[in-house]
Amino acid sequence: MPHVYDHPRAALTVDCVVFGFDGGELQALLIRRGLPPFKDTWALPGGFVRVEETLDEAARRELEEENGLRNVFLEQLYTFGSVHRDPRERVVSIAYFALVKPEAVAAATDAAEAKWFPVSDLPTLAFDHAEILTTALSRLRGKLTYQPIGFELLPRKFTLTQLQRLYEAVLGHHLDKRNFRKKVLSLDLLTPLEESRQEGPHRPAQLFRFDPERSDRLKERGFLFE
Amino acid sequence: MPHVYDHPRAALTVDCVVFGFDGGELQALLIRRGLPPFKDTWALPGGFVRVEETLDEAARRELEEENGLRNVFLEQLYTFGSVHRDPRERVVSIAYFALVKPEAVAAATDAAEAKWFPVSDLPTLAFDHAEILTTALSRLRGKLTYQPIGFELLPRKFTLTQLQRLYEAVLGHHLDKRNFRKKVLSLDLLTPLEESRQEGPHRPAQLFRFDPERSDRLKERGFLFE
DNA sequence: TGACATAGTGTGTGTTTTACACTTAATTGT
DNA sequence: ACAATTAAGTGTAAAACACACACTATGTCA
Repeated sequence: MPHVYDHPRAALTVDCVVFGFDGGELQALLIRRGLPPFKDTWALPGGFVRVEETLDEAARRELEEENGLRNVFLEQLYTFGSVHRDPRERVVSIAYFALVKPEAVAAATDAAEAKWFPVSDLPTLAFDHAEILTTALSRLRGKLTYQPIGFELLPRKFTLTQLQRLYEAVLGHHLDKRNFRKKVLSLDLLTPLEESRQEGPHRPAQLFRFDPERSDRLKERGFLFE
Repeated sequence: MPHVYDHPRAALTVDCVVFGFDGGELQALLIRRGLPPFKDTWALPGGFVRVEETLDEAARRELEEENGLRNVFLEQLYTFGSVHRDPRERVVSIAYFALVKPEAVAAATDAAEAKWFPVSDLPTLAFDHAEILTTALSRLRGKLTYQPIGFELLPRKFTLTQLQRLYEAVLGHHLDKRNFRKKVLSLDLLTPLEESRQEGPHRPAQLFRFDPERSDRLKERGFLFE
C-alpha cells in the first residue's frame, strides 16, 4: 500500500507488561535484549506493529512469539509517545498489560532470555519501560478494586486464601480474613467445587472457581472492593 | 531523520472528543470534513502527529488550530488501530478526550465548520468516530464518579444546582438534591464565594468555586460518587 | 495421641447511604 | 403592598455497609 498521507512517520510498536503471581509476590515478565540499543538490558516483551494487523493482534503475536503465551487476559494500557523514547528515531508504543495464570507461567519462562522478576525488585529497564511498568501497576491496582480480574492471575481452581494473598500482594497491605471472605462471597462470583485442597499438615481448603457468567451480570453495575 | 527500522508504516493521527455542557445537555464538538474521504461528513477534530511533537502536543495543537481552544482539560483515551478504519491506508489514531468550560465554548463555535451537538442526538460520523465517541462517553461517566473532573465543564463560578444538573446530564438519571449537596460539600472541594447569583424570580443561589489545591489532597485517597 | 498449622466462622459498633417535605428569598403581576 | 410563583436551601430516621476482633475445626506428622 502506498503512503497516501505523505509525512515523515513514526514507527509503531506494542509493549506488554505481563503480570504473574506465584502465590507470594506479583511478578513481571522481562526479556533480555539481544540487540542495540540497550543491548543486554532487560525490557518489556514487544515489537513492531505490522501494517496488516490490529494493535491487539500485534500484542498477542509478540507474546506468543517471544514468550509462548496464548489466551492470556490482555488489555490496552496507554500509548507512550515521547519524542526521544527511542534514541534512534521516533517510535510510538502502544502499551498493553497482560495477566497470566500460573498454568502458563512455566511456558513463558522456557522462552529464551525471558525471566520473571518480582515487581518489588526489578532490574534497570530499557527505554521508558520503567515508566510503562509503573503505569501498568497502578492500573492493575485500580482495576482490582472495581473489577473482578484477580482471577486471571490464579489457577482455575483456587482457595479463598490464595485469592486473599493475591489481593494483599497487589494492593500492598494486609486484609482481614473474615471481612475479605464475607465480601468476596457476597459478590456471588465464585462457585464452590466438590474438591478441597490438602496442602500441608492442617485442615484442607475448599476450592472455588471463578464463574465468568455471573461476573457479566455484575460488570454493568460495577462493584467495589475496599 | 532516516527510518532506522524499515517497514511499511502506519500513519499516526490524534482525534479529540471534546465535551461541553450548556446547562442542560452534554455536548460534543464536531467538524465538517472539507476533503475526502467522508467529505462533508461530521468528524472529530484531529489530525496527523508530527514527527517532532509528543502525542499530547499534537492533540493540543489540533484543538487550537481547528477550534481555537487552549488550556482545556485533556486526557488520553484509547488508541484505535483497526486495519481498515481509514479506507485509503493504515491509520492508527490515538484518541483524547477534552473537557471545555462554557467560557471557551463560544470560541470553539466561531471556528469554521465546527459545531456543538448534544450527545443524545449526533449526526452520522466519519471513520470509526462514533465508536471513539462512545468510548469517551463511558470513560467520562466512569471518571465523574471517582474523580473531581466535573468542574472542568462548568464556569469558574457555579452553583450547586448547576453542578447537580451536570451530573444528572452525564450520568443520565435524577439525583436527590439534599443528598447530592451533602455529599459534594462533605468532600471539601468547594469554596463558597461572597457573591450569589440572581437568575429568575426566586431566591438567589450561593456561588462556589472549585479548589484544585484541596482536590490534590483528596486525589490520593480517591473518592466515590454514587 | 498430642502438637502443629491453616481453614473456617459471627457479632457488635460506627459510618455511610438513602428516602423523603417544608421553609426561605427573591421576582412578577395585579 | 401583597399574592403568586419559582428555585434555593435545609434535617432526620432507617437501612445498608464497613470494620474490628478471637476462637473452633480438621487435617498431618512425629
